[in-house]
Amino acid sequence: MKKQIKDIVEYLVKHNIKPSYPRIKILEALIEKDSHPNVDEIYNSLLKDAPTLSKTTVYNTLNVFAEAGIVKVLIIDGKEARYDIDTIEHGHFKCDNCDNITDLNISIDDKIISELQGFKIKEKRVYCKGICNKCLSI
Amino acid sequence: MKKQIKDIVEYLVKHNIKPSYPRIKILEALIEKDSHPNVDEIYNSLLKDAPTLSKTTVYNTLNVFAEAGIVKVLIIDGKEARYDIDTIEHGHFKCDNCDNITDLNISIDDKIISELQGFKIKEKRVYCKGICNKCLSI
DNA sequence: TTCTCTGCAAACGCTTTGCACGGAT
DNA sequence: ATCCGTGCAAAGCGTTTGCAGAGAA
Repeated sequence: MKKQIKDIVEYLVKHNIKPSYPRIKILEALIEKDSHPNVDEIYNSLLKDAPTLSKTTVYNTLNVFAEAGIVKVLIIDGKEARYDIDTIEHGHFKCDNCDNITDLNISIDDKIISELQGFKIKEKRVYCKGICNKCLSI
Repeated sequence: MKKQIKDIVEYLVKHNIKPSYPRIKILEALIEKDSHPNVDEIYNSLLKDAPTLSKTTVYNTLNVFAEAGIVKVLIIDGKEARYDIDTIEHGHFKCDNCDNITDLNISIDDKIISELQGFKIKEKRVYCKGICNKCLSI
């Protein structure tokens, strides 16, 4: 899933986000990891390339990305936010043991629409929790 | 949904929870409110009946209830936990404006099972966010 | 210059933990 | 006498905010 810096810059500009170095690196990190990382993982993975990077900037940047709609914030345990660059509607499975998050190809049935008549739905979320196959086989 | 104290005590005992006064009152509050209250709402609603009640006890008690499986903890925004006495699988809609949570009669399709072969599923959650009909009509 | 981004330090808010008192068994 | 529930105070932890300095336009 390696992308050219050029593409990343273009992508940011397209979404009205100024392509600063931290923003490019953070987006790059999100694209390279498909593990739905948390702030700490992103921060730590970038320290070698950007030693002066602060965690505040990671937070700020992820909030900018979320507002621009280019990342989704996953709240599963309430302990910490996880970030997903895949903004197409899908579900997640979080393993209680290894904390990994797996994508699920699932979306909420439109039958709920009938229950939510007169409501404005902005977001639909589905997730499961349990133990993943890798952890079970250990 | 008014219940006799007797029933509440019985219910607690059945789940191996000693029916202390705070526990009875907190469970009673959860049954009477169908609003999926947070800790503060529960705490404040009980202060008149239990002036010495501490928020710590509310937290402790709700954790005891959650472990016993008689309440479900809803984490939707990550800001705060909300509590649901209805432990039958169903979904939720949270209004971004009034923070009310509405029940949805929905459950995750079993087709996900095929995606999660070899996984142990402990929990399935579905929720939507947006603006509820009451807030839209104002 | 002016505006925005960065990042340190401090604040914030929800929740948990340490600990001592008191009641129940 | 022992065990457990309660509740105050303090700590914990992820996240946000205030603010000043740096950098882009």
